[in-house]
Parts: sequence; C-alpha cells; structure tokens
Amino acid sequence: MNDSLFDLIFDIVRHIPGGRVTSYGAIARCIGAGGSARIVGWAMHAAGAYPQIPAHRVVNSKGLLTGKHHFATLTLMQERLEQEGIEVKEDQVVDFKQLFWDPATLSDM
DNA sequence: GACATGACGATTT
DNA sequence: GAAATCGCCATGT
Repeated sequence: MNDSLFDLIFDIVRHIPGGRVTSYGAIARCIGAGGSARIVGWAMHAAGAYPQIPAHRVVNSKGLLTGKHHFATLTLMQERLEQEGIEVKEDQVVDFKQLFWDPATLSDM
C-alpha cells in the first residue's frame, strides 16, 4: 500500500511543528515530486484517516485553506489553525509567509 | 485495463 | 501582468 510518495508525504506532514503551516508544493518538492503537488493533496485526503496527520496545517501556496471542504466541517480546519495560534482570515492564513514552514527546514529559523 | 478527475504548482504564451 | 496549458501520481468509475 505505501512505498509511495504518500508515505513520504505523511511523514513530512506529521513532522510539521505546531503553529506552523506548509504548502503542497513545498512538500511535493521535498519528496522530489516536483510539480506533483496534486498528489500531496490526495495524500492529505488519505491522511483524513490518520488523525495524527495535521492536514489542516497544509494549505496551498497562497495560504488559502483550499482543502477545508474535505474536513469534517468547513470550520474545522480554521478552528484547528486558530487553536495552534494561527490567524485565519477569509479562509486564508494571516502572515502565511511568516508562519510558513519548509519541510526541509526541520529547525524553526 | 483504460479514461477521467483531483485538497496544486510552475512554466509558457 | 494575466490567462492558459502542461506536469505529476494515485484513486475512482
């Protein structure tokens, strides 16, 4: 089942520090998928079965909560981000670039 | 087994 | 600068 990019994506998303967010493309690049950012999205969908995978911390390159429609509730993603201390305005992460966490940067700045 | 689609991104026109 | 198109892997039908 695993042995695919999915497994790598899960590992990265699972390592996202609290209060931080990352983008699909960043993960896709980290796993070497390049432009296969879609797979990351699909991986997140599959991650829905893995509560340990904070898919809510993964947004698109614009910081938009594009995947919030796939959560239990449309507000669940935003609510969770707010719990992490992340401000969300109009389905968009505030200071996204500031809260952005690069999967290759396991250290926080 | 093949076709179509999908939570995106980058590049090219 | 904006719009359109390709790329990429997996899942669903």
